[in-house]
Amino acid sequence: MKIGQLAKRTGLTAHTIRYYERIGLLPYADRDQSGQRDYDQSILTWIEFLGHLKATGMPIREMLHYAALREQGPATEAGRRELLEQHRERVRAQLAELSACLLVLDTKIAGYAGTSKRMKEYDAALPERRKQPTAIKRAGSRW
Amino acid sequence: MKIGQLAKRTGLTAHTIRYYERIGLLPYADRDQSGQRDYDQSILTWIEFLGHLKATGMPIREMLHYAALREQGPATEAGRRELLEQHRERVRAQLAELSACLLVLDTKIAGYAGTSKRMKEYDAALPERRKQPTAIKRAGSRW
DNA sequence: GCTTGACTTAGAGTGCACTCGAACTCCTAG
DNA sequence: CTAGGAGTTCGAGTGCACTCTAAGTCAAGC
Repeated sequence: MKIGQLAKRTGLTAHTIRYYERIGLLPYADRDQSGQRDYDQSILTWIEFLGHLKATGMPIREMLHYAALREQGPATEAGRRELLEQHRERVRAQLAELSACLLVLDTKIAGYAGTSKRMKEYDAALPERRKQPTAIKRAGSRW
Repeated sequence: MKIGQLAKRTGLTAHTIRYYERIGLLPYADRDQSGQRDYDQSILTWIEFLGHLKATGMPIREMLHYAALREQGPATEAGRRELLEQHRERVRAQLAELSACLLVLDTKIAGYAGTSKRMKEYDAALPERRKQPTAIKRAGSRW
């Protein structure tokens, strides 16, 4: 698999894949006779896992740490487990904070419900008005 | 309340508070006779709410949008509600993704459990060894 | 009266994670 | 045989959200 193909399958750009290799997040890829990277399927699993770490807010330097342990083989398994366990705690904390913030948002939105209700009543009082008065709003949403 | 006091109470730095005012995220603060910002309690609620938006990943430019609507008074309530509703959807999506990633982490960590078990057995085979071999780990945790 | 420390401004610098540009090589299809 | 498209390297540029510096003002305590 060439880099463009891999990019398509992972959602990363070819630029990003090269960048990840450069910094050591991806192993140095085998090149074909003309020097182009040739990937096998196994890289997909690793990239997917990196995606999970990224999605949960792990900074690249910590992923590098994990990647480095991984390259050193089975002797580092305990270290890797510990790294992931620590990260898991952070993810749990994040989940808790996010849930709390979601409640705050719900409350805040409920506080605007009066406005919504008043507007609905106002709309209802007008004859034949389409719902979704929001259809036009996106244009100029950048200030 | 002076800026230093506010910084202490919000966990932001004075630098950040001035930066937020500069970009319009905080309203222009009243100054005392010597030109120093003097805040009243009400700013705390706003900063706390901004903190929730930030914690849930809202970019500053969107907070600015919300702040701008807010400054324009009650006429913008429907717009604000909608902005928050859209953001709430993103937060829900984030929560879902985070939960999924947590499962992946759990699975991965469980996969290392064998290592843990082997190490425990090894430890158990040694006479009188303290648990928590991790106590020293923090030193040098930065590579 | 002088030091200390908190404040003021404008603007420059930082760290992160990409993202892109330039100049090049190589393979394939017409 | 040549045009196009995908790849290569190296290094510079971008966007975000701060974070800090420099040079100065001001009020309180010794």
